Amino acid sequence: MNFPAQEQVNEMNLINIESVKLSCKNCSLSELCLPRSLSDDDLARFEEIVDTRPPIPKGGALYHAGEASQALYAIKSGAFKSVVTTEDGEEQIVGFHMPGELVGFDGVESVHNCTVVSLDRSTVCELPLRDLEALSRKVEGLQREVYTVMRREISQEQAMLLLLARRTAESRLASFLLSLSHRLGSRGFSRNEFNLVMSRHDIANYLGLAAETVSRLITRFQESGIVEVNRRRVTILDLAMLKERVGQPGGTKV
Amino acid sequence: MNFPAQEQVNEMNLINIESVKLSCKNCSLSELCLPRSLSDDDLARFEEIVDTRPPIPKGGALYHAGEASQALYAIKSGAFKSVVTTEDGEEQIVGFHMPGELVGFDGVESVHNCTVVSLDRSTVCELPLRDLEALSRKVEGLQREVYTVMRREISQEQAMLLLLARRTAESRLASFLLSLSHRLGSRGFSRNEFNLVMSRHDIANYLGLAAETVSRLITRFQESGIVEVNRRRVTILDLAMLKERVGQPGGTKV
DNA sequence: CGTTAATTTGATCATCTTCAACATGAGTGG
DNA sequence: CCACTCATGTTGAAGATGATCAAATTAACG
Repeated sequence: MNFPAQEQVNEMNLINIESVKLSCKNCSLSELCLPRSLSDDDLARFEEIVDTRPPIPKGGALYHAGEASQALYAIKSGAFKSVVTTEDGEEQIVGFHMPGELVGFDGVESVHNCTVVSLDRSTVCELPLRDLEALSRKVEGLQREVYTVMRREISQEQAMLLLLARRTAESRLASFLLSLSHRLGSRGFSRNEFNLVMSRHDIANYLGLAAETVSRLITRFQESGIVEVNRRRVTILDLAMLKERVGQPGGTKV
Repeated sequence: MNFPAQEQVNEMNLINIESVKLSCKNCSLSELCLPRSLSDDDLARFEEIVDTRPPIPKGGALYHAGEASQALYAIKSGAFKSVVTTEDGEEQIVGFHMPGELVGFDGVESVHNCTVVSLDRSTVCELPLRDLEALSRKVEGLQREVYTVMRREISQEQAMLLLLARRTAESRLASFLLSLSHRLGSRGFSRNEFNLVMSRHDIANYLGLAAETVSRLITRFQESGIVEVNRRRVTILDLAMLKERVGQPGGTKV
């Protein structure tokens, strides 16, 4: 493993071999990461295949489109965006990834078609596919676990297709805020108050809108007393009303 | 949706046991389906887990959202659409599926979140997940094969997200036609002349447009001499020009 | 051959984009 | 500590793309 010089050097020198070894058992993500249902025995085997990676600075890439896909990554801290790029330089953010989530499932014929960019200083665990495959032939539940995560990913993207194809700008932003609130909440953070790790521009891109539209919507939501937004700090004041804004403006038809 | 018994009954009675037995080896889809890289020996084991299903009439469902996910399906003939439905009855088509393709990857916690509807009289092979999991612990390449298909599915949906978020109506329809041409072509059908199995309404829904818009665009494409469309019969007259319409109208910026 | 569903065409309208200007904040060096 | 600069975000006005409503055509099918 290749550690760029910088600050980690200090850490590396101070930390002894033992403490560098990962412990999935004690990891705060263990309930969210793959080895949820593994026995102690299997967990030990799982830990063996997990690699560490140097922290990824803001703006740095976990991997690039076009690179060979060789591992999955569990996000320990920070956050990422997945970006699809067309030949003519057009970019589309197809997902944001929070701590506790797995990334690396995109790709055709073992070549990534997304670039995954860190939105913050982020740390990840690397799970080499080769080892993961080998291990999941031995460990009963692991293979199913991976399928489950991939299936969820597919379903999430399908929900996003619906969002982009059918909903108004207002509904999209409301959904986005609720989704963030939910995902952070289920990971032990506050559901009502959180930081947006991504820029307005990123949000707009993700939601298929112009940045100006997002800005205007945020203002509108504030004026309605639904949320309070200060820079990137979001406070949800009226969850019920926010949920109402997800439904189309005319109210639920049928 | 309610799946009446109907016509299948006749067929079931006529077919004898022998002819029901599947042969993946001789199947015309074998190059496209899962067992691409399997040895004869492994192929035999693969055949054992494959079930037959009665043909699904037009409008019938392969499975419904909410049902337990228990199998993958290889499409032998016909075609399907995957539909996501919201609480308030809104529907979004998230994919069309052609012969040779696999479906059944959607779902959260082993519950489907799509309904897969036949657009024609369709036949499928059923691959029970339980058996598939067991077999892929024994057969080296199989597990990877499944991952590959799922990864491709994820990537395709990401491409669709870009389409819906960033492209004009014209670009969407052009992409759609090219995609159909490509998919059918790679399965041995004509790239220049094919039938649309889905209605204008379905196309529009899939592309996040109004049916009227699709109709107008088709007319416009015809007037430009790009395609000829007669009812559901499509002939691509000028592939290059069609590809041009994918790029944004103003030409490629930067 | 009539009845119904699917598609096409026309006209108007709304939402969201684009362009432009401005405000605010963070970071930097004097 | 302040002034400056660059990045980010906000606001306003005009314009465009595509939706919706309405009506006419055409195809499908019993």
